[in-house]
Amino acid sequence: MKSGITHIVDDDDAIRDALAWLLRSRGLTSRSWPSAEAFLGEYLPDMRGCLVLDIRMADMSGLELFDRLLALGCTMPAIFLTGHGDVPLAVQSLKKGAFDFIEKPCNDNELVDRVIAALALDHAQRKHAASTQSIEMRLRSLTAREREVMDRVLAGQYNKVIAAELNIAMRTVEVHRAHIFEKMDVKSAVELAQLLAGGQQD
Amino acid sequence: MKSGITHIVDDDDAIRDALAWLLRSRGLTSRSWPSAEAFLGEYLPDMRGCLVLDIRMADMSGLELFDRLLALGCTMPAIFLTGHGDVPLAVQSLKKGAFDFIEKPCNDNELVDRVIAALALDHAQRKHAASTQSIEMRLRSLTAREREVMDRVLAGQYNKVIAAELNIAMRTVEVHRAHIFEKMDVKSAVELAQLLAGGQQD
DNA sequence: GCGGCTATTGTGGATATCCGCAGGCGCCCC
DNA sequence: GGGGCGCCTGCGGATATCCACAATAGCCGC
Repeated sequence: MKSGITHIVDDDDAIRDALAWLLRSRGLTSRSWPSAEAFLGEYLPDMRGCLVLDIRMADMSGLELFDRLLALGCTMPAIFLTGHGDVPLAVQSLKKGAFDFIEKPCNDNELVDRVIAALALDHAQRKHAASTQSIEMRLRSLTAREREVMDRVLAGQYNKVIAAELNIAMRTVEVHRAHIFEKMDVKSAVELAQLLAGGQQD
Repeated sequence: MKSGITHIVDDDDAIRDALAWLLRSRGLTSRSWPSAEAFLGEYLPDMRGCLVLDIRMADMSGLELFDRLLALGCTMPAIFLTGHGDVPLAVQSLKKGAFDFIEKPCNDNELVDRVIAALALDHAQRKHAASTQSIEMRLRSLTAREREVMDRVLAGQYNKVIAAELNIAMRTVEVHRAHIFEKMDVKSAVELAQLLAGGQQD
């Protein structure tokens, strides 16, 4: 439930059912689609969990589906299943960011392990993304002027210097500075620097 | 020259020579070893460039060689060459951090391109590592007491609070603080925070 | 037009930081 | 035993930051 859903995309009914059954037997929730198009049609950015994609499908290869999902901003880890060992394809997939690339037939336990690991990765990624987004939200709540001041505060400039650069009174800079700290939910310039350097750039 | 050397490890004389010739014809410097052991015997941590490893070798697989090099702290990007398409091996290699995994016979241009890309990556990695190491150097030059103070400065504590916690006078904290800034080559706590958060943790 | 938001400025005081000047104590090495 | 180094401390002044109180002005939407 909380750990996310395993999204299975495979045009072979038997394999879909077998995978769904396997995952269900291990307490994992899954949902299946018979084609890449079917999945793309119902894909939503707030889906969470992982993907299990067949490489060889009628309408679109699993890799192409993955490409399209990436373009849509999907960050779910993808496990590719392939029937015929194609090394270049495996290499290509992994270099594009696939979580794993497994040859069929594969060991049930191994597959389940990989799915669990993928679900865990998704969970961790989302947790990390959440804090990053929280920071960006706060940054967006700053006014243009506040951002100008913040840049200079982060550059270690004194309020006096900032005031001179922006041609405003020092007092104004102090007010902006206080607003920035309040909005960014930090209590010092040091914390602000750590928040932005540790998370992302502005 | 500056871009580093391509280290070729393959137990097939003909392939080694062919690779060396190919690289040389494109202006790239290479050095060859006939076995994993031979390379390990002469490996030095300050080698720079990239690796081209045959997966299938008599004494040790290219992957195992890569493992050992990783254990030795080697960060050179590795390109694996394989004759027989083994998907699990390719997957394993890439997940361990291989730069690429190419099937033989392969296109000359493609291989050279990958080698050039690997050399570029190594160069970029080293540049980044250099700044990280510079930071660590400076951190190590701090005395134990200075580190204690620095931790608290980074936590945004006032000198007064730091002094109370360490049971020393505020003036002493100020002195330590000044020494820290001097040694870390920054001029404010903000810069210090950015330096450490942007580079690495302490 | 009133209210809300943003940007601006001023006064003045409480706190903090930054630094030079001066000095003491303990440890280790030559 | 002198000299270097790390650690500690005090004094005093120049600067900065933090903040409450108080106010003016433009823009925008209801």
